Amino acid sequence: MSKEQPTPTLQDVATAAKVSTATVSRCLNFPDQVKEKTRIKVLKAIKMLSYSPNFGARAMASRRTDTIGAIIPTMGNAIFARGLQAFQDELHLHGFTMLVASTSYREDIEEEQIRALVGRGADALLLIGHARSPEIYRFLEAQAVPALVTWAFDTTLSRPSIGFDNQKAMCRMAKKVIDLGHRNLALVSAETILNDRAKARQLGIEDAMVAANLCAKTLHIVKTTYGIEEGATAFEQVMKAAPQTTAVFCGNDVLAVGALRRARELGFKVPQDVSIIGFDDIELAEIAYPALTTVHVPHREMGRRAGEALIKLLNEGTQIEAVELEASLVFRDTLAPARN
Amino acid sequence: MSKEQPTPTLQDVATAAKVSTATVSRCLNFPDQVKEKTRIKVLKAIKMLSYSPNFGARAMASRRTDTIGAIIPTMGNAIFARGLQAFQDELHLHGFTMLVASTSYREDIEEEQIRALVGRGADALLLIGHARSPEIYRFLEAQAVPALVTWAFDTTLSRPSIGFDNQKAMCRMAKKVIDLGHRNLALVSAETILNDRAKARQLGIEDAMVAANLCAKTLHIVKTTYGIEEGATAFEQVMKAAPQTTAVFCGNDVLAVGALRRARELGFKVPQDVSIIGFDDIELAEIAYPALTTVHVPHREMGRRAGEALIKLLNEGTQIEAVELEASLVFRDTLAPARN
DNA sequence: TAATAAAATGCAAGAGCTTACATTTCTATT
DNA sequence: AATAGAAATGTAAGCTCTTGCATTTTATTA
Repeated sequence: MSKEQPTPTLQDVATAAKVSTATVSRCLNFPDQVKEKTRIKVLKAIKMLSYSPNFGARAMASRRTDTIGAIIPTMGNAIFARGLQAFQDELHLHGFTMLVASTSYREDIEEEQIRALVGRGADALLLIGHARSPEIYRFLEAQAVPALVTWAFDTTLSRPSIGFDNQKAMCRMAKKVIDLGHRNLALVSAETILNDRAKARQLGIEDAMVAANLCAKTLHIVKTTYGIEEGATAFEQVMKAAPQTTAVFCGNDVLAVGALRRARELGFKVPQDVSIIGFDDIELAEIAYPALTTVHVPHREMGRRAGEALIKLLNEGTQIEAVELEASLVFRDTLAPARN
Repeated sequence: MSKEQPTPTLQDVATAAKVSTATVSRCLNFPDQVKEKTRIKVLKAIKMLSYSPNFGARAMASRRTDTIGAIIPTMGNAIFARGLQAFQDELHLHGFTMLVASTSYREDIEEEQIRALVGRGADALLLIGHARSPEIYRFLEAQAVPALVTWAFDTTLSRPSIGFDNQKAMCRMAKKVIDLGHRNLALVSAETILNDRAKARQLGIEDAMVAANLCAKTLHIVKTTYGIEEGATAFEQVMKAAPQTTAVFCGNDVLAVGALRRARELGFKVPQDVSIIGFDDIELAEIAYPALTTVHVPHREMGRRAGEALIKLLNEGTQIEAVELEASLVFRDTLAPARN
């Protein structure tokens, strides 16, 4: 409309309020260091101009952002939603902001996102799982950005994690399944190369098999990407290739729900003909029909603790210590004794 | 470990590569303006130092960020996930980055988030629905940050939107429901004061009732917040207060799924005893049992178009023009003729 | 009321990058 | 081999804030 109006700056506010930029700055950051009369004057000028501080400039000058980045594989389903929400809540409580980015389970995108968030000034990062190239860890170190791994727990690694032991949890579930007489097991899993959680879950099943004197090699594995439709397709493949299967483990609930649906469509009775087991215990698991037997992940607790630890590190320099949380088994309606 | 190592800067890279900072900068932003030999040298230095540009500084110097902010009510469920993913994909295609923030459906938080994203240098904003205080729109104008409204469509407002007409869509659905003989209708809705989509959906039902010579006042409305459990509770309230109800509309699929579950728990047969209708058509709707009849929202198309429009505006100055997309009706298994 | 301490404010130097403009180094032409 | 023009690089100003230190104002006390 009229002439190009540049967005207002601190200087503009200072001029309007007839004070120095320093005072305006203090007004924003340390309100009680400035006299009430001045403060009111300044605040009025700010409102009048619709001024908003430039985050980049502030970050540069003060060398901290009170921002923590979270990089998750996907926002497309609810797998990480609850945990992230809890993380975010915890940060918000302490005046920190969360920045999220998702990777579509791709390593190259994850690297890109890590760089982006660090470049944006994230004071720390929340990462899912341990598996990533050493180069990235080196980068994080060079940038002096602390990173906390969650959704996994592994003391054999030096990097601290706050999460649960995927392998152990899945092993416990698999033992139960085997106890119910299942001998022909299958697993619908995500690609395990870059996904240590998926890998651990697979190992968990194999551990249980070995413990029960079953040959781990007989676990029929189908790899796919996470998605309901993908789960459905994979289930069909399993039953075609290994029709004697009586229990199908799924890498997560999303896959399991897909498998469940396809099972029904193909005329299998669940759990009478075939049992289906999920992982994560997201809302979907309870909504599914029949309700899904799955491994419950302590989403909220995990998110909260992760936030807490990172904030303590940033504010007080307290080193993060690893915390192992318990994943529990939730038996609903998709698991039953093997048909003989 | 050793002495405090400051994070590497452009200057450090320049020194290491024995060139000026300008050359390094160009190397990063306009690679073909610099000779190959130099470029290799610089790239090597960058890698060696694990350098990463400081986004804030870059934004400040170049006065653009190639970042677009998206502010959605919630990340806690899948309602906005698909649309957002499509939006993000479109941005990524053109070298833009998306920043997301969520508001928990609260106006004060939304304002905070808008300010935060603008402060972070978002070149433009994606907003859900029209309803927000004029002050915010004034702020956006003062900051010269264009904003596009989606998830709604309303030509009576000057602000352009790319979305669908919630009222019209719900009205079409309600007409079908009434055609099936339903006369005692109920609606489980979110608070409509700050949620123009929820409001529009309610009006849509009322329009249909009026068109069928029913008194709009007889629509039994229960307000709640979005959530499965909340939907369940609300359903129970509806049936307690208005037991003659034969069709329950829900403000979205999440509520509907909750209603559905509670209906079953209370011994209602769906759809024989009572029909339940959702809105949005997220994955949950198909997974629910019985599968949910709902209004399908063109999530992906909407997200893609919104991204496209914003990028065109930013890159070429092309004004955004409003686009109305069609929401379609999806008849699955929770709607049947009214029991007489 | 003068002197002193404390509180409030101002001044100015960066923080790490981009970019207009100036300068140097090539390439091609005669 | 000299030289115009293009390509590559360098110089330095400026983007918007914060903050240590200097200065001014206000409050307190004798």
